[in-house]
Amino acid sequence: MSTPPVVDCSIQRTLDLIGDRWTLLIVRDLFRGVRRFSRIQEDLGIAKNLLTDRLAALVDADIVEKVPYQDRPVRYEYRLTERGRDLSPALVALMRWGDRYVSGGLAPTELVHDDCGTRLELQPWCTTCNVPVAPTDISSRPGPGRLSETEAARD
Amino acid sequence: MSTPPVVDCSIQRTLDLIGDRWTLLIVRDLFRGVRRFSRIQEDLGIAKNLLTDRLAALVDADIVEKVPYQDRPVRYEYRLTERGRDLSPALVALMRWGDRYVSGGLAPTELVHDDCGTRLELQPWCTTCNVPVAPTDISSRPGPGRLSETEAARD
DNA sequence: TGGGGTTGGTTGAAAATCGAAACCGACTCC
DNA sequence: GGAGTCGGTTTCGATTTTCAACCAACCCCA
Repeated sequence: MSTPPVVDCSIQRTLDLIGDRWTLLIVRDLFRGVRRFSRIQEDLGIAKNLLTDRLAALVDADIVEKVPYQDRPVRYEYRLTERGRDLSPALVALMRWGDRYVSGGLAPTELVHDDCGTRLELQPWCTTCNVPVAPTDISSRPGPGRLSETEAARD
Repeated sequence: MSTPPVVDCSIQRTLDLIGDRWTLLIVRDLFRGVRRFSRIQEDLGIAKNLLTDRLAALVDADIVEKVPYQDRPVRYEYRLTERGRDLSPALVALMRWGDRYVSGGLAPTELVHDDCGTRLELQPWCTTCNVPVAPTDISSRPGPGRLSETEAARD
């Protein structure tokens, strides 16, 4: 009873759900249209029991839903829910970072806006000033969901 | 010799570096100004040998640098490099997702643009059309860093 | 001089987790 | 009726993580 049951940080809460070595890769595959157990398994090279566990956890967290795609025999595929699709910005951000710093600036895949073909960057973008916001121009303050112990952090 | 040594996806390459259960939490602490070994250790509750390993890996990946903050005895603290600071969009994206879906819409901490105080959202934002881009309005295409086997994926 | 405290670790053993492979049930197609 | 596919479960050895103890270097204080 020494540690509080709920941690007061949305990053940590999120990583508690999806922050292991496989889960985000599974979500990435679902974004790419790889939706079947066996396809994901061979694409990632993940052990089948782990894939079973991770998919069950994702379904449990309502990030993924299991839908039958045929009867006789019943076979299932996995699809992102709205929550799951909303992980898109996080995946895009990780991808852009990797493009820049691990892939040497040469993106294996680039993302574009359907409507106009603009290549998507993903920086925090201030919709008031209409400029990209650098990490050093970001402040944090306690929000409405803060549990207790007011505390502001600043880099 | 059966699997290629390099994988052709910036998301996977990134997660290979920072995609374990602790690393992004360490980076988050560094963003918040928690920079000393013992402070990080007590803040996260991570085992000390693991923290040693993870910090060494981060330094090795040039995401973090170890700088002495005193002599006699020499004591070190850990600071984000530019690469490390550029993980900011990814952390912001994970945090916003957590705010919405794990913290019930009530952010424990909110991020604001220094210059104008606007609360930052983080969606892919098309700088040409000047609109937020929904996951379903994003296409992908092979980029200049693609290794081989042309292949386009679409959700 | 000597004891206690702080920081940034290392070491070793137990516990939890992972990975590889074998197996399985329901159904297909041939 | 034999082989194949799909979506798993079971088993078990290997790896990783956790927990606790220990440690070296230096400080402060008397």
